Amino acid sequence: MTNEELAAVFEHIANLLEIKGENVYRVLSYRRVAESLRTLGQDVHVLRAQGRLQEIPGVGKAIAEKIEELLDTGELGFLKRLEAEVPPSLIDLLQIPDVGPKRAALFWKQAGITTLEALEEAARAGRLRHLPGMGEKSEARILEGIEALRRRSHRLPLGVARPMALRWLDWLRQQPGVVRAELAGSLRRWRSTVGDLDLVAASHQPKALMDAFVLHPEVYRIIAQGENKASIETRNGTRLQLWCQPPEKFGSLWQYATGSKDHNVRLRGLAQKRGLSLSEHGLSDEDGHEIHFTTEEDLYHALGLPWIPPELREDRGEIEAALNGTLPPMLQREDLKAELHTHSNWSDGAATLDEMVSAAYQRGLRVIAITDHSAGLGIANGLTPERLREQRAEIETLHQRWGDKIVILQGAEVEIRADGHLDYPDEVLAELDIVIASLHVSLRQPRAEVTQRLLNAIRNPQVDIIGHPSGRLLPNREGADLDWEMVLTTAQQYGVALEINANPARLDLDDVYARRAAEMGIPLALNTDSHTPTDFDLIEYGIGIARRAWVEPSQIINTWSPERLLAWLRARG
DNA sequence: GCCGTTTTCGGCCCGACTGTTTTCAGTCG
Repeated sequence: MTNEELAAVFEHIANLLEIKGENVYRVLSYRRVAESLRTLGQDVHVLRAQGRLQEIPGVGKAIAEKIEELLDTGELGFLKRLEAEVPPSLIDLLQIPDVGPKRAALFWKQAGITTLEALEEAARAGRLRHLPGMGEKSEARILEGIEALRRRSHRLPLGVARPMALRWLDWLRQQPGVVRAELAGSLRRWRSTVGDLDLVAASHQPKALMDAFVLHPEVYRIIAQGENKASIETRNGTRLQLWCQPPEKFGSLWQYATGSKDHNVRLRGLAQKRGLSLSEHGLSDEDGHEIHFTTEEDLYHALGLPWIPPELREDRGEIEAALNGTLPPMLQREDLKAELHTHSNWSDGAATLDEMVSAAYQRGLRVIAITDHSAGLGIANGLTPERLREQRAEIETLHQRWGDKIVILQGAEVEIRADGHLDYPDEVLAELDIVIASLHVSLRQPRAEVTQRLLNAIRNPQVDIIGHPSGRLLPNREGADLDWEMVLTTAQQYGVALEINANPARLDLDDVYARRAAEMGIPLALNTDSHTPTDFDLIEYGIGIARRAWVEPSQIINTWSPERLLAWLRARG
């Protein structure tokens, strides 16, 4: 079982226990372990073999035993007994907005409803309104919720959500009385996918702003509307939330709405230790005196912490690091001096070599590598070794034109074929300045097979970078089922760089494995995979991932001076 | 079920919004 599969089991247990009405903190402890497993970045089998399961945050004796049983047998007696008590299909009901564990239990115990279909039928027949605590409005809301569930797609990729949110932000900033408006939530934390769009505003006229918000022409329906908070669904099925407070509370509000939930829970714990209570309004003492914060900095300082960058706010050790003064330095766009993964119209890019070089130069880069596709990837108009040599001739003329303004490297993104061989023979690779090896095809091979393909590439001394290692495409195509432990330890051994691909459809490595790779001292490359000049600006998304992964600038080869980078490439052969 | 700068037992975050209620429960973030 993978970490992800184990996490799903514990999440499932948490849901069932919650419907059963178990102690909420017991439920939370299973949720916490699920989250820990998802973000571990290290194969749980390895920790188990070393007897270190209880080092995982939130794992104690009882859950360690359950993990062992699952790893050994693939099953869990405890879960089987639980599923005999609580019908597992009830968990589907929890996806409906306004249906939580209490109502799921109510529908099951008082109306014999155990599936989404049965619930919908009962709601249509008007049979829910008579249940305790229910009424016509609740019944209608649930029916609406079921329809919204069908309408609403999966989580949005950040690359879709962010531009959409920026347009709303522009609109907000034009509203009368608005002093300030910003992105919040997972958008601001640069999570690679987001569930809804969170926006915050400071306004002298909150009521008027809320009214204007819900009347916006893109609003399909209003989910909730109050004085300080409103939530709507747009015509394209996206949910937006807007929080509003007067300017003197903006710092607390922005911090609160940025989250993550787990991070905020920890902060409230810190406040509690000081005899204070923290909310979106600020800090209050036992007598109810409130301290307001106009900036996030002031709020963190009041809790004895330095300001914590949003990308780190996931309760993955940032609170401890902040307390110890060991928060990592955050990568800035200015740190990046090289773009090492670009395509031109020699393969599937849209621009000429010169246009791509120019785009890099305009953005202050000092090195660009042209890495068109190899011949095997038919759809991408890949280059044969002959065309590769013709391209080299053209790049030579670019060297003349650009002189020492920018270093232009010729490279290739060479396909790792389904049979595990690279698309070019080693002698062709040896002629190139830089080689990226990537998986695009046969990603669904069994773990051993697909992992072996990647290992072959990592061990090839001509290969400098493994491009978008998992091959995932957001939001729907999962990456290859890799044995990450093997991939990472082999990359470490051979000193090959792993790419953080900044294209918002990829963001691959993800933050979890990028963090693990950085901890292991594996060099990382941060590239846009640009196919057009404007793609260079997608680097912001990759910077978000690098920050979320606690990667320090010096660990990224694109931050190195041209001399150091070229020396590293030469040393690799 | 976990966890310990006060604890091996007794804690474990906080408020907005909605609907069904006459003071609160459920859900959500």
